[in-house]
Amino acid sequence: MAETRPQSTSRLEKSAKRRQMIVETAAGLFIEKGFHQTGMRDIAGKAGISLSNLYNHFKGKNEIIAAISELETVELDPLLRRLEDTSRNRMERLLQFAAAYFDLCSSPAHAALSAEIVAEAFRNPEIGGLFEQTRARLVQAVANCLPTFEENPATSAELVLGLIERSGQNAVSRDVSTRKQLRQSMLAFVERAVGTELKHG
Amino acid sequence: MAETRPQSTSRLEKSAKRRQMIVETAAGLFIEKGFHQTGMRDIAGKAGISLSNLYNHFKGKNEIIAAISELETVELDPLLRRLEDTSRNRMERLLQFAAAYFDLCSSPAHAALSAEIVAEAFRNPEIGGLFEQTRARLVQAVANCLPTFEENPATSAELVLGLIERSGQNAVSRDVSTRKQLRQSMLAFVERAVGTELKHG
DNA sequence: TCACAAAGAACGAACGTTCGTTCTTTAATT
DNA sequence: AATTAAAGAACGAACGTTCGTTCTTTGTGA
Repeated sequence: MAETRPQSTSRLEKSAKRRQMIVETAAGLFIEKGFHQTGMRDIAGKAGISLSNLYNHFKGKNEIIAAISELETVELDPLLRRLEDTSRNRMERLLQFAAAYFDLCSSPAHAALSAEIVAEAFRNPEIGGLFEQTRARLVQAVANCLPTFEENPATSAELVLGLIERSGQNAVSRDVSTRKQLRQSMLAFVERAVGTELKHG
Repeated sequence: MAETRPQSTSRLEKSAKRRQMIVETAAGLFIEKGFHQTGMRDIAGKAGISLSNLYNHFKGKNEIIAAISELETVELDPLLRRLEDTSRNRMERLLQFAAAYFDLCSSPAHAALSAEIVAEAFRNPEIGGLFEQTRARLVQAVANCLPTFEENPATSAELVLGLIERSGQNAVSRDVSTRKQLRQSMLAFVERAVGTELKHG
């Protein structure tokens, strides 16, 4: 009891936790109000720290936005791992990924943040570039699940990915049953389009 | 010569022209910088009028954004007319529309503005509502081109529309040949997915 | 002691909006 | 046809607020 123990909360550790808490708080605000409608004061206030202290943790607003971009990468990582797991059938992997990715894309938080990022990436190359890596990996992984004789696997992969993402977005504001239906239709759509490709070979 | 002529430039007419000029100017800026990065001073300055006079033509920034949303509707109208023209084959209509709509969506201006609007619509119901009408008409028109025995024509129509839009977006920053290829793949994708549906009946 | 998290105060700049006023055009009255 | 009231378009200036950022100071744990 009397022992001094920095064990669970060393200085650096605490700071890292704090930093993460700030990022998550900021993400919530960005989802709710958008990048440019959210001020540094809003973030500091909701995070329960002073405005100036916020600048002790982040050089500026852009750094916070960049940190949030990384959150997306983390969120996507487990899905990617399963998609890249070659121990299973390709079509099975693809459809299972499509379902999971659809669910992710149809969550309001993810959808709102994605919309914000897409709009931002159009003008801010720094933000756009942050996503190109993850995006490229995603396209590659999907392409690997397509028939090997496919002419332009990357192009087809982008189509499939876009379809999943877009239908997910579309499902955001729907009730549960409609969302399920949309999801099912999307899966069938993908299966038909890709499956037909198979028969062409 | 001596005639009094309000003919070519009546008061109202002139005002309407001016208003339209402002909207187009604002659209250019919004495309370039985004809604919230564009100030009323920017718009007034580029339109060549005073800041305060801008408020004689529009109640505020939101009204300008709303006016721009209507621009999109106007832009889409000719495509919709051809899609709804029942004198031609359904599949033919659908694919021709898909090609034209893809081209529209892959124009940088349209893509940037769409991204901005989507992000905005997530938080501003007023903006989102403005598009639901046009969107509904679009979905309906596409659904009418799908096989009559289709279970959920509206759902499928949304998938098709989303695919076109998303692949168009994807094509924005590509070179001409890649864009062509993407377009062709998209058309094939749609044809397969919808065509296969036909065979199910 | 010494580095650093935390805080309040303040910075210039930009924001959307409103002000009072002038000029010009349309409408109504004589 | 001439005169006058009403209305709209245009302006520069300023409103109060918020923006992102920096400065200076005060604890506080290593």
